Amino acid sequence: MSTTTRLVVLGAVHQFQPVHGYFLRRELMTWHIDEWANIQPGSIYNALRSLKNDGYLAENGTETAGNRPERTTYRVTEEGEVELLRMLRDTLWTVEVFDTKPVMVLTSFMYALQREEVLAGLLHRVTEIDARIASNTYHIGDVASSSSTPAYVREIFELATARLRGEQQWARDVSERIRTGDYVFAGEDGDRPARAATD
Amino acid sequence: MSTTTRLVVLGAVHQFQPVHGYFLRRELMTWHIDEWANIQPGSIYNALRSLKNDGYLAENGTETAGNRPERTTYRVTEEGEVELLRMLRDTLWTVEVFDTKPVMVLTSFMYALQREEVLAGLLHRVTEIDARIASNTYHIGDVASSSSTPAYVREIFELATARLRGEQQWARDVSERIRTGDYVFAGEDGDRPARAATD
DNA sequence: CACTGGTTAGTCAAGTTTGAACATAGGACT
DNA sequence: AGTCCTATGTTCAAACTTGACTAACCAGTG
Repeated sequence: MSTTTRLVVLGAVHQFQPVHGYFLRRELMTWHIDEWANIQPGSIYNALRSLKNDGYLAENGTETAGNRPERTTYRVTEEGEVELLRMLRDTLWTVEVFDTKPVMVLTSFMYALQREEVLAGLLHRVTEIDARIASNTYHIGDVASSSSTPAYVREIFELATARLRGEQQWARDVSERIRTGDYVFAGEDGDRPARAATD
Repeated sequence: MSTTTRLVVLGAVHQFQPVHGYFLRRELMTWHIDEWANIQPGSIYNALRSLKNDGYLAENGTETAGNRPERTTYRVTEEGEVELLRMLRDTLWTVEVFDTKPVMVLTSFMYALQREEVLAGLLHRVTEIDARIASNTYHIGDVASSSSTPAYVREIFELATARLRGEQQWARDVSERIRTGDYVFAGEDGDRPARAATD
């Protein structure tokens, strides 16, 4: 399974635990997860089972709400917590030039890391993006001087550059919001992320 | 199979036809396709077979180069040409707020459409992106005033907005390049896209 | 000549994703 | 009361993706 799916499902259980599949399903759909992450409902249940088999999630029992169908709830194991932080940290400190899914994952799950690290990681991204943009200019030069690479391959790099600039601006903006206290990060007192009202 | 994989493989056969799988494999990897499109070599061969079974591609025979292994070459059928243009046109005239794969596909394959349409489509995208950004501000307002949606859902929209702005700038820039004659579009005299020198 | 490592061209089994379908219950409407 | 639609909670078969692996050939080296 893709890293994205595992990270999203593990992160979502971590935030809402103990939690059952259908709640995750609805919540993730409100985040438009199906539009950017190759995740449909079946993928969520498959990920729950796979992560459970790998020891990262554990079943927390079954329960019912009123006369509704019985549901299985999950929680993150200690191994799962370690793996979640590992994946998040890897994502935070790595800039992908062409793939936008990792940074989309950050917008929803970086709060499991500490505020100080996230700020440092975002600052690093701002710098790393500058380096990648500079690197892209050399790729573009190579395409221009190549007699074998189609000229339009330039546009892959041009678009990636334009988008990285947008992402860089977001990183600056969100850093400012985080610095001034927005959101609740690991280790901080504060309410758990609110359950959706329809739970 | 995902629309992206079908479009990429059909588009690549269209550009390089008649062409065998290994050439596509190497060519697409130089375009970093594996980094943003869930396409590894096995997916290319699976797509070739699936598109052939659907009638969009036809085997063009087998050939050998020197003592190398025998290879099967493919070409696009008339149905395939129709489908390719349909998918490309749909992609060109549709702005996705969260998914960046479609516009990445455009950078490599929009040359199968006519120059005039591509310019019109890009202009439309510039406008459509403005609308989506405006729409995103209302989503952000909703998140802020909601007592049930986690506050950080705002960041999904903020990042999408920042990235759309970058894409919008690219659309403007590439439009200018296209308007002044860069690249070769459908119906225009000009060399086929150059084969990679290692063919 | 023999060996080693790289290239060509494609295959393959396991895991993942998709787009419903399924079973049950509740609510609205006639 | 009966019917239809929606909600809950999950499963499922088919198709797709992954990350090698395979077989044959080529080039370089000792």
